[in-house]
Amino acid sequence: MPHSDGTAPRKTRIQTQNEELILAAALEVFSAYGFRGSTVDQIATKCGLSKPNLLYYFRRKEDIYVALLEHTLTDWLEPLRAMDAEGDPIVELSNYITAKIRMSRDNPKASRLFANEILHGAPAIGTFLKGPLKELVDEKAAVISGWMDSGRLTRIDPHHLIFSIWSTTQHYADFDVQVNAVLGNPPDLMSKAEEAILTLFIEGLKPR
Amino acid sequence: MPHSDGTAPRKTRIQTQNEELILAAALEVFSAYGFRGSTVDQIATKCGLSKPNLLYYFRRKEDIYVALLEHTLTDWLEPLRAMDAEGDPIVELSNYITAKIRMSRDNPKASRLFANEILHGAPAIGTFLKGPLKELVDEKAAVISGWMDSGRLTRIDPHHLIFSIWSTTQHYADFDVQVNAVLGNPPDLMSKAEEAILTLFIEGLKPR
DNA sequence: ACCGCTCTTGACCATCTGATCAAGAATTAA
DNA sequence: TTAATTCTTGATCAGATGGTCAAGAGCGGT
Repeated sequence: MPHSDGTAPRKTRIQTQNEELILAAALEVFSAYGFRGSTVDQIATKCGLSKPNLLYYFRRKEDIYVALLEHTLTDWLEPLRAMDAEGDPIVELSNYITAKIRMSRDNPKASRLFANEILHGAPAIGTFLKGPLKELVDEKAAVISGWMDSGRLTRIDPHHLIFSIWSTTQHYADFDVQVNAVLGNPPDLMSKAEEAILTLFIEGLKPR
Repeated sequence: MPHSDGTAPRKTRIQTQNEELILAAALEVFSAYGFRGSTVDQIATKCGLSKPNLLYYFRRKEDIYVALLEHTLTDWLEPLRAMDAEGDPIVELSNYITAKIRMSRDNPKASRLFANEILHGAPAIGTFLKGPLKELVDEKAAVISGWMDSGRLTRIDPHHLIFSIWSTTQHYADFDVQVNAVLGNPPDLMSKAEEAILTLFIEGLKPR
């Protein structure tokens, strides 16, 4: 077992390397088939390790899953954190929306991983949602609310505005298959989507 | 086996009754745990039938799943079908959005069932998406486009507008857990959501 | 009451899958 | 080199799960 004397969990070169391999493979598999739909064998095969070897690094299937979620959660919220109360509302919101939709484009698997987790009741990250996530959202909702108070944005419930941004942007990752079925796999999908979503939110939120 | 002489598949009273029982239970289970995450036993227990008895009506687990999807697909698209090219654009869109968000409120399980299916690549309804769904969406996108041509709506790519409406409304069913975690289970959630979404789309789309 | 058909079920099976373990190979520090 | 530690794996297990089957119970028309 890789070290457990209570102090420093210092990792071997092989250890960090294989853990990265495993998490990368796990993202592929879990995002495609969900937790129950994925097997340890699939993940092991995908990263070229034997099943017992994989279970040497992560003792249980669930440990891989949780590690993977934690590993990507921070990045996932970065764009929202970056929204600056001192900045111009229109610019800040545009940047946020653009950042979110590009995450959908560049890392759809992470989006689908979360979507699946939440869809099934967020058994692994429920406390995170009620804690850190809620705090961050409340904070940023207050910022947006401030912008609306000063008349620089049309008034809308800021929490629901955030939900709307999340849903529209993540839709292109999570419902990828549906979008492409309806649109017939156009090459410039995401830039068109970005344009439409920005128009909807930004033009819609500009005060008249 | 219940009738199979090639002609009329007329059903017994018990047959229709039990099939309904099964589909109702299956919706509960499949929407909560996904296809792979659900077991035939769970469904059987939930509707008070023995597993072999359930498999007498639906020979394979997948048959239940497919039947369930087909059974709800038609209802699901009804609001979009109802959108009338001859009506007033603002009224038609308002009605559509309102209908969609109320479906999210009244039948979140069906929404999660579809979300799960699509998230996993739509193995069971892929052809439906590329066929009937695409046709319907293309038709209604053309209607919306016509409204925009006549200057009664701000110009936005109509397909992406439809996707935005789908995503924002269904978000409240599919990501229910997240929404409630962030908002702390408020009693009037859906009416607030309805108000915010209507404001966003309708105010945003009114030509200036 | 009888008969054919539908319905129900306990027992059972094959397979899949998460997880364990002991033993051997590779790596590292001295 | 050597010894301790880390890493790897074939074999194996226990439980879960989708699906089958034969036999019996129930129902409906005559």
